[in-house]
Amino acid sequence: MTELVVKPLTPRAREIVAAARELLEHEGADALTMRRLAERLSIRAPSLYKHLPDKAALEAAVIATGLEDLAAVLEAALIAEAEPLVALAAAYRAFALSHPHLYRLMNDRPLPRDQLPAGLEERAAAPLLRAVENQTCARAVWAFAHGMIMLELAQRFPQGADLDAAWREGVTALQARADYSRQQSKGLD
Amino acid sequence: MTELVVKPLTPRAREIVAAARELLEHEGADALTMRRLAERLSIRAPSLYKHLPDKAALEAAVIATGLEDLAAVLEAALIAEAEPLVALAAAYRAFALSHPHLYRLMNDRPLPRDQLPAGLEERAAAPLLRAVENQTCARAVWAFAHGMIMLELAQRFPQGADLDAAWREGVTALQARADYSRQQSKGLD
DNA sequence: GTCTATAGTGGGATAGAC
DNA sequence: GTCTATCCCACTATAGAC
Repeated sequence: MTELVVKPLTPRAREIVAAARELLEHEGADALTMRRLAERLSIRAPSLYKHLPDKAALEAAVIATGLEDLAAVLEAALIAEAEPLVALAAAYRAFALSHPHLYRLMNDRPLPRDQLPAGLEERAAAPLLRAVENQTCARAVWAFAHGMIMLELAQRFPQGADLDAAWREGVTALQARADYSRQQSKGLD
Repeated sequence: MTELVVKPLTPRAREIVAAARELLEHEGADALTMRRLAERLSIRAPSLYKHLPDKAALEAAVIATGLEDLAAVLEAALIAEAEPLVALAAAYRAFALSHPHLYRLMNDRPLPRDQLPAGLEERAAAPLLRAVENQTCARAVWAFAHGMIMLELAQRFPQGADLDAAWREGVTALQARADYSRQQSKGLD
């Protein structure tokens, strides 16, 4: 019954994960192979398996570091801001665009929830929930932000499109809805 | 100067592209290999290269069929609808969820624009532009829809999350903004 | 239009010695 | 903790015969 869901990494494993994240961020997802990673660490690929069970565990550990960083960035954005949603959107966007390959790894497949520290996913989601106080609104805002980022990273917007304007448009629209639904629920108290 | 940008496919090539799309849709992007495709057609992989120059051309042709279908679906959704944006969102979502692997292939990388029929991308975008009459709004709506779909396909929403509600929230919010900006620009006429 | 043969590259992973 | 040796897999693509 009492099951250790997430095994802590050894110090050496943490070094390997850090190198994996660097490799991913600098050279993209295709470059994140056990061979390339070993090369970066100046060891042989098979040695990696003494520290991490397989590639999935490596990716999960990289994702975990990304979620920690994202959570920290969003928490910081929320401190003493007059317009929390605007600040959150800017911080989320900045994080994604500074770490495009990491962002994709974190978000374009199911989270390896059973290999993540307990509560981490919730911690990353919490700032947005605090800002809009409504799960449904929060999901809509997240989807908008995620869509803007993915379309920008995939170069699907036309050359020269004013993406700042599109962000303002979406955030403004959803902010207004969030304010409205906040008022609605106050009326029920 | 007069350059044929897109070479028309031979009938046999079209059969191959149709088979490729079926393979993609039924078994996912990883299954779309020249070998698997040949196997499905009961020929050998090298034979494919007599009909299509390489895998990139095959993918571009599959993407083109997807864009044609999407454009048709969106055009149909716009006919005689009291709430065009609501209808468009529903049609876009239905298309994406009925063809998840195709949708990803179409949207998570840069479009191979030089291998697509002229005007096709614009044709797929036109219905939304007609519905909101404002490029910036249109981009925000597209991003919202794309984000909802990608997060749903990646199973990033919690089990049991009310996604219909999130769609309504986003579409309502952006509809209101679009109406507002339509009024603003009418004032300037 | 299809074939066989094959080149060239790359991937994840294991066994067992040191 | 690292190594060598190795397995087995898969992929795109080309050459040249039929």
